[in-house]
Amino acid sequence: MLKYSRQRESIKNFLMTRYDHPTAETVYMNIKESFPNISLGTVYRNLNLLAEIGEIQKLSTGIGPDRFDGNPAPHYHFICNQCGSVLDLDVSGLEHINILAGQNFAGEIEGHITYFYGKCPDCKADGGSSS
Amino acid sequence: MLKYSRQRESIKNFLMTRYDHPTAETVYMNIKESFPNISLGTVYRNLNLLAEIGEIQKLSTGIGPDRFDGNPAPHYHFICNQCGSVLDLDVSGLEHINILAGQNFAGEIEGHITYFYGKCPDCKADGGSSS
DNA sequence: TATAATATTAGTAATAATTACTATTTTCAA
DNA sequence: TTGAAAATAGTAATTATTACTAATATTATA
Repeated sequence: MLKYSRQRESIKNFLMTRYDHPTAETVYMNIKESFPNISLGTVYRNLNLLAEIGEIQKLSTGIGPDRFDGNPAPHYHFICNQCGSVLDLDVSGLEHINILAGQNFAGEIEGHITYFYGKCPDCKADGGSSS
Repeated sequence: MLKYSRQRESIKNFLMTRYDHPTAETVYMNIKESFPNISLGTVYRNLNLLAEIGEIQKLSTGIGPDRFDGNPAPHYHFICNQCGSVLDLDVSGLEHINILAGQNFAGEIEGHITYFYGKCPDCKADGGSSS
């Protein structure tokens, strides 16, 4: 049985204000301002719990630590090769790709995770002039 | 300058015989039979090096440790939710998805990584009768 | 073929990210 | 209220991976 906790509520609320998909460490540093004694373990436990019950999303990009997205609705993400930022992407027309993937496959495709990568708008504008 | 090493050759050769995308640990255990003194660090260094020069692929699935694929040609992968196996998928018709992703995006999409997930053929056949 | 410059290695230590453990505190239904 | 169950803080442990270093292997060139 799930019981309310102020720490969990605070973590959830914090995530909903952020669109940069922070790491557990970043969440921890920020929640600390309201809960100075909160422990990193509590942050991890609640982030994983919230992800399990579908209130947030966990992003395992393969680059650095996991990140967390306060928006539980399915959407795609972009990772900048240059600055490492993770952005939301508005992509449509990919609804069929599970079906395509199942075409030559005897198992059952239930979903997919996709990360797009390249240059984010800021890094593209900078033109790669700085090293 | 890249110099030949017997250990690296052996790692490459081993990976080419496997289609289950083994982890560094698995590679290590197997290469040990030919090179009893090889160290795990050497395995990691060579796997990463081979991936960098494009002779193999590193798969960061977000579930468990990284895996490695001896086939450097671009292709898709499937992760079984039940048994955790990682399989190659033969998918076509996804060549355009970078373009779709770039439609509402001011940055530059250079590529994407997709993992499909669901039930592998074996687990689907088992019908979920066993716990 | 010898040699010397440099890449690679084994072995070990260190780091990063995350999970596990436990005594105490908080939540909440009865 | 109260008491059972869940959550917490603090800490220890684990997992996956990278870093360091003295010794060894490779290879271009003398």
